[in-house]
Amino acid sequence: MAPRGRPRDTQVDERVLRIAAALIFERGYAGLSIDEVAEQAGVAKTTLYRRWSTKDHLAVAVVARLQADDEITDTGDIRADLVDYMEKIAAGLNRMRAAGGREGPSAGAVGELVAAAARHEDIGRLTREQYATRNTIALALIERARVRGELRADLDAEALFDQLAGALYYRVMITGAPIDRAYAERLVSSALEGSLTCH
Amino acid sequence: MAPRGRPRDTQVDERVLRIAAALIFERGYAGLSIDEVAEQAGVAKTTLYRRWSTKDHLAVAVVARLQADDEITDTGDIRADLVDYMEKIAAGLNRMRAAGGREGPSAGAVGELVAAAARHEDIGRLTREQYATRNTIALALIERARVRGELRADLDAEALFDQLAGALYYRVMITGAPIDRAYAERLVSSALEGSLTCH
DNA sequence: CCAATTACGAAACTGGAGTTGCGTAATTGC
DNA sequence: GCAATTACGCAACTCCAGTTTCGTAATTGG
Repeated sequence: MAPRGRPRDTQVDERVLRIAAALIFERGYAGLSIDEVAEQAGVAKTTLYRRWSTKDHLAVAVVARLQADDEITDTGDIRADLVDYMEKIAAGLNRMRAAGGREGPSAGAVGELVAAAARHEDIGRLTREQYATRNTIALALIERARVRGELRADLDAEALFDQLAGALYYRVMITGAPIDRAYAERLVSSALEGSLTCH
Repeated sequence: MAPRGRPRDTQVDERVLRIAAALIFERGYAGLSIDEVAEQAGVAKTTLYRRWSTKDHLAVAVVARLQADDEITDTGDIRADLVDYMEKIAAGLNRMRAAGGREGPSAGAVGELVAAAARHEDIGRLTREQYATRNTIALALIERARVRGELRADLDAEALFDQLAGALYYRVMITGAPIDRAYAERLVSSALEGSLTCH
């Protein structure tokens, strides 16, 4: 069952990812040099490129490990559950943002990841799939709340989730503002309660 | 009042931006080569770098000209006005997205711009200022609707706008889904009407 | 043991961003 | 006219991502 030729040295992957992560956090995305990673890891550059076809692919692999597998909690209180979920997404974003290298308001590595997804078909597909999974879970949460009568029957769940998640990304990438629990609560309140005076 | 030394050739700016725009739309951000732009424009590379300190700066200058100055209309119907405004933002995003070079779902040049803002302090500051201006205008629109009683008195205008604008960016950059008038309407409806059943 | 296959290392190479140094051109202030 | 100042072109240069070539090592199947 083992593949035909010489097997890959599995220790390389772990070592490289650790070194690359250290470089990204220390000097930012631009400060990540393939040559330097290869040298510090004690492997040839070709060995790196066999595993990650571009610097973008390597960086994405590094950052992907930062994302905790956001477990979603369904307590029956949709407001609390959504705030919780938003906070988890925000934590992931803030972690990636810290990998920017630059201080001050800046998207950090988040922007580079979006650019990487735009540059490489496969990275784009991969991240879209991850987000689709997340979407599905969140939409199910919303749907359950709708079914049990907590939310409007004619709810547009997709729009609701886009609003919530989108606002987080918008803040991190465009306005550069920090996101914390207080903001997550404001966001969920605004989205749930709406803006019209028809109450 | 004229500056001291030899004046810059003002024709260069226009010519370079036109050529760079053509290259970006034809081959995408990665296909934009400084050497090629310089050659086609008939100027030296140093002349380019005197005006735009990096390729990112040049590209941002190119794309900045794509953005129409979104004039905001205040008809007194906040729902219609917001849909209108969202559609204008969406049009700008779709235009930039077209500058990606790649076909299929992809952020196109939008992702590169976000990355550029993250990479260069000055670009980040500049774009944040532009967005701040836009924010101010939109917040004023919302505020007027609130004052005349169309919107809730205890409205969180900032959160509302983040939700709307954020969802657009989220769709373009992350999910890669297209945005049209129908989506803008869904978005505004969802945000205005809220999701709770307490109506 | 042997052929096929895949991984690895080393080194040279290509291409593009950005820099540097230098000679020359255009302008202002005097 | 003359000095100071800024723009321009040209060419060589550095740096880094990514590629190519080639010799060698480890593994499977027979």
